[in-house]
Amino acid sequence: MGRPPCCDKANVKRGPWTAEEDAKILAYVASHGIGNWTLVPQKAGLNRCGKSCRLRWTNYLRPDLKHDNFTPQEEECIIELHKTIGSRWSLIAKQLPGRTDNDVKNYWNTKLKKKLVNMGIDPVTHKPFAQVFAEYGKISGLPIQNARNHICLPNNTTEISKQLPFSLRENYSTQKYTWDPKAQYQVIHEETLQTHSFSEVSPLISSATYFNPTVFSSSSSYASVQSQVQVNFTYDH
DNA sequence: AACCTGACCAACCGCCAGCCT
DNA sequence: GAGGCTGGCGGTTGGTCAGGT
Repeated sequence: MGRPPCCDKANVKRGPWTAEEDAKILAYVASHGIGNWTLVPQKAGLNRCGKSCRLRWTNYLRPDLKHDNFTPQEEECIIELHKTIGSRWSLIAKQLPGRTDNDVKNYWNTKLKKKLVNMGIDPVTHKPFAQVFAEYGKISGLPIQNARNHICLPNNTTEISKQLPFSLRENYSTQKYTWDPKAQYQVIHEETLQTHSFSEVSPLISSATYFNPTVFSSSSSYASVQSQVQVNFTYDH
């Protein structure tokens, strides 16, 4: 047998934390330090799961956290790191003192992704949309030079849709695709590229970062297979 | 004033490697 | 060694709020 469970999930409180609950965690950590989180609810007098307590402390209560807006430097750092290692939020957050992985993830999803899309850059590959679509055409067996036209031209529906991955055909045949970079990103990326083309993108990313010292073994968001990526984290602030 | 929509973000979910009994 | 829990992680959800109609 292993350890006893940390809590009875059916009988613990969930949802937003109150100031009183926050105070209990702060008081507990101040007197006992950070240790076994499964004991925290019981010792601090909280009807919460230990995991939930740890998350509250890590993401909100830690005294070293910043609660102000991200600076342009931090923004740039996130974009660069995401370009290199993908959505490894905890690793990115470690390069940004006072920020949590949750902060970085939320900021990326709500602000930076849109910002890149508005700039005509694909936030997953960090390449211009035109290049992404050209590569998409190459991977799908379409002529590289005009892959985007193969998607947006409405009067070759039958022939073109045969060349598209199955998941795209229905949308294509209803002329969902028009040449608007943002719309193309939303439709094509979400439905197809993530499963279809990134296995071909990942070797470029791996080789570009190959000679740097920190090693991560991960399933990168760029790759469909497990890969090892080496990255050097030296950023000037 | 009421409703709708989108942005934001705290919190939860589910998975996994490592650890404990 | 097996079974099961912990802690850490990335992805997702849902509540709240502001702005628009």
